[in-house]
Amino acid sequence: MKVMRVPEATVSRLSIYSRFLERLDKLGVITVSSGEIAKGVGVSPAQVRKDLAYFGEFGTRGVGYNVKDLSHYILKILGLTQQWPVVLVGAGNLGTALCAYRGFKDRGFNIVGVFDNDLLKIGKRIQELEVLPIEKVPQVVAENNVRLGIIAVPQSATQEVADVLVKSGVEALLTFGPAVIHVPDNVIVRNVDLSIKLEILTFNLGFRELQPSYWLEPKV
Amino acid sequence: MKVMRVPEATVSRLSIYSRFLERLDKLGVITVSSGEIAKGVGVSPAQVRKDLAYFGEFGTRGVGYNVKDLSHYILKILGLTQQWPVVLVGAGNLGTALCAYRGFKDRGFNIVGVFDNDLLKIGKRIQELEVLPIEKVPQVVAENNVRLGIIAVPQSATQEVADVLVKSGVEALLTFGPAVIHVPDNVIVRNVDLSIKLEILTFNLGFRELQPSYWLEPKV
DNA sequence: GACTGTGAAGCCATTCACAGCT
DNA sequence: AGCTGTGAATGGCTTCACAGTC
Repeated sequence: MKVMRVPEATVSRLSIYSRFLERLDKLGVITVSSGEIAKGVGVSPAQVRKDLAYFGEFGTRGVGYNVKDLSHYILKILGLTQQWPVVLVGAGNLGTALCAYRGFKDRGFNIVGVFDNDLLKIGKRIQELEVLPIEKVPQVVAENNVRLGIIAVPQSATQEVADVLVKSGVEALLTFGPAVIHVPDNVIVRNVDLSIKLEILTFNLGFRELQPSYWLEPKV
Repeated sequence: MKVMRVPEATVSRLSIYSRFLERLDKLGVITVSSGEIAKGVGVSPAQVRKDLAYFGEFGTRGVGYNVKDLSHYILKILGLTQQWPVVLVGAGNLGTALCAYRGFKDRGFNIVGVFDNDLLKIGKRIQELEVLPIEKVPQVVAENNVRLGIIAVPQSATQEVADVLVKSGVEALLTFGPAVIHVPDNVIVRNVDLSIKLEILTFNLGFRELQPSYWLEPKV
C-alpha cells in the first residue's frame, strides 16, 4: 500500500478551495486554473496543485480544472458527500450561537442534540431542539450514529464532558477554550481558542514597534 | 539589531504556557521545569525551552523557572501587561456569545463597542453595552484608542466591515467564517473558521478507514 | 501557448544531544 | 544530579522549475 502523509494545512486549504469552487459553480464558471484558485483564496498556484496532487490528478494540462468535478472530488476527500450528525454539549452563549451557525448546515453538519447539566437550561428550545440533560448523550449518540461532538462548556467541565462523549462512542471532538484534554488514541481532537488568536494579534502589535523583524506570517 | 523570526506556533504556545503558569501560580507553585510545563500542556520539553529562548534566558540551570517571573515575562511578550479595548461588529448569535465570553476579560480584552447595521439589533443591550449603528465605529475607535477589531458578520459583509474598521484606524482584525478579505499591509488579520475545524475531523474519520497512514497530527 | 503534475531545492520548525551552570 | 540553553541534525511543508499534455 502506498504510504502517504497529508499535511493538516493541506486539509484546511482544501476546505477553503471547496467553498471557493462552490461559489464559482454557482456563478456558472465551468473551468478554473490553479492560478485563479490561488488568487481567489490567497495562496500560491504551486501550493494549490501540490495540495490536489496528494489525492490524484484532477486537472487537464493546458486547460485547468472542471469546477463541478473538482468541487465534488474535494467534498469526497473531506468526507462531505454525506450529512454528519453532531452532538453539542453546552447550551450557554457559545453553544447557542453554534446551534444557529449557518456555516455548519451549509457544509452538511446537523446538530441532532444539545445538552447541558444546568437545570435552568434543560428544557429550553434552541433552534427547534430541546436542551437535554447530559445523561441523555449516550442514547442520542446511539440512535443517530453520531461520530462528531462539539464541547462548548466552561474549561473546568471540558474533560468530564469529553469522557462522557468518548464513552458514548463519539470518535472526534471539537473543543473550545484553553482546556487541555486527554482521550484515547483513536479519538481525534481539535481545539479552537479565541484568546490565542487575539494574543497573536497583540503580540504582533507590540513587537512590530520594537523590532519589525518579529513580524509573522499567518499559519492558516 | 539582532534579526529574529518567531514562528507563529511559538506565539500560540506561549499563550498556552501563560495560562498554565497562571494556574500553577494560583496553586502556590514557586518553581517549574520545562518538563513539567511540557507535560501540563502536551508538548515536548525541548519545545518549551526553544520557544522561551527566542526571547531571552528566563530559567536557572539545574533548577527551572520561577513561576511568577516567567508568567510575567510571557504576558509582557504577548503584550498582555495592559488592557486592550476591542470593538466588535456583528450583534448576531456569535457576536452576542463573544461579548459574554469570559476568556476575553480574563486576558485583558475589553469589548468597548458592539455594532450592527440591523435596525432590529441597534439599541439592544448586550452585557451592559448598547448595540450601536456601524456609523459610530470611527467615533468609538477614536475615543477609546482601539487597535483591535472582531468581525462577526455574515460572509458577504465581512469585507466592507473590514474596510470601515481599517479606515477608522483599527490595526488588527479577527474574522470569523470563510470570507477572504483584503486589507493594507500594515493591518494584521487572523481568521477563525469553525467549518474548517469540523472538516479536518471528518477528513480524518473518512481516511483512517481507507488508509491509516493518512492520519494527521494536530497543528495547534 | 497555456496549464498541470512532480522531483528537487529551499526553507522553516521541531527534536536531539550535550555543554554549561547551580 | 538536575535542568537550562543552544548548535546541529532531522523532518516536513512550500516553492521552484521544468517535463508532459492538450
